[in-house]
Amino acid sequence: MERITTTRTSMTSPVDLLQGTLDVLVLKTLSWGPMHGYAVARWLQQVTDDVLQIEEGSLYPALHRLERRGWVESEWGVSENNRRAKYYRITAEGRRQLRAESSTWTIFSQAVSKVLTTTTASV
Amino acid sequence: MERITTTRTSMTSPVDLLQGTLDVLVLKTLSWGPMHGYAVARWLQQVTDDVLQIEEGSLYPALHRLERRGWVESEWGVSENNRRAKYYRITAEGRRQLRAESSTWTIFSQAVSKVLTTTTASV
DNA sequence: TCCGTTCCATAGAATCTCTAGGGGAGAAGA
DNA sequence: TCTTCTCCCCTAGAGATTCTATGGAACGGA
Repeated sequence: MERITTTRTSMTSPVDLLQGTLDVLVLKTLSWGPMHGYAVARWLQQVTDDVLQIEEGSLYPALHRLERRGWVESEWGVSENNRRAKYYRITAEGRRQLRAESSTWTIFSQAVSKVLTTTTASV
Repeated sequence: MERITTTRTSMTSPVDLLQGTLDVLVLKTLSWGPMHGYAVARWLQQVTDDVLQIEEGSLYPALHRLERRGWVESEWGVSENNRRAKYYRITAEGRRQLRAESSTWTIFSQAVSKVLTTTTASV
């Protein structure tokens, strides 16, 4: 299957819109229960029918960032495939953050949608 | 009226989610007709009930970027308040870009919404 | 004359995601 | 056994965007 390649100057793929939303997506994923990074990426990709494809180079720094901020905690363990894996668990503060960011995203995305779907200048 | 201030490490305001969407918002605004920068900012703020507040330090670089890419053209003129103003007009290519980015945003935002509103793990 | 508003612009900081690497270790097939 | 694939982790540096902070010009009203 072919993926959309972006030429930065002429195209925009969903990937470019990810800015600022990765954290809330990861927090939401982890709200289902502890999970290792690789599983988080797969889960997001699957739930969104391949629309969201998180690169490992984005995901792991994001997880470390969330941990630094106290929104997740990690622990080494063994995966379902018998491999060494670091499991992340969302904290209470992380759940508060998730709620806050979720509602922020809703407000924001509705505002953008409103702009993009307006068909008559309402000024 | 009080504005949300962001401490970067603990809060997220709609502003932080703007990444990647400013261009399409500006293009959409200009699709209503030629407008100067200041008016673009006011229009977006008004239509979204103050949810989207575009800083001038973001707006003008964005307009210049769009012009470099051939999506808008500019021309000096005089504003409705009798002031010197640079009017921007969307180009044919800009309208193509607008359509493309609009649909991309729709796909992306629906994917994010799907993740954030899922209440049962569908794996 | 003074001040508020309108309008434009840029430099530098801060952030984020991606690209492009590197690596270890289990599993499965040749 | 050897090779290859998949799983799983990580980081440095590049690239892009938005914000903060500033500065400036000019109109109009008090």
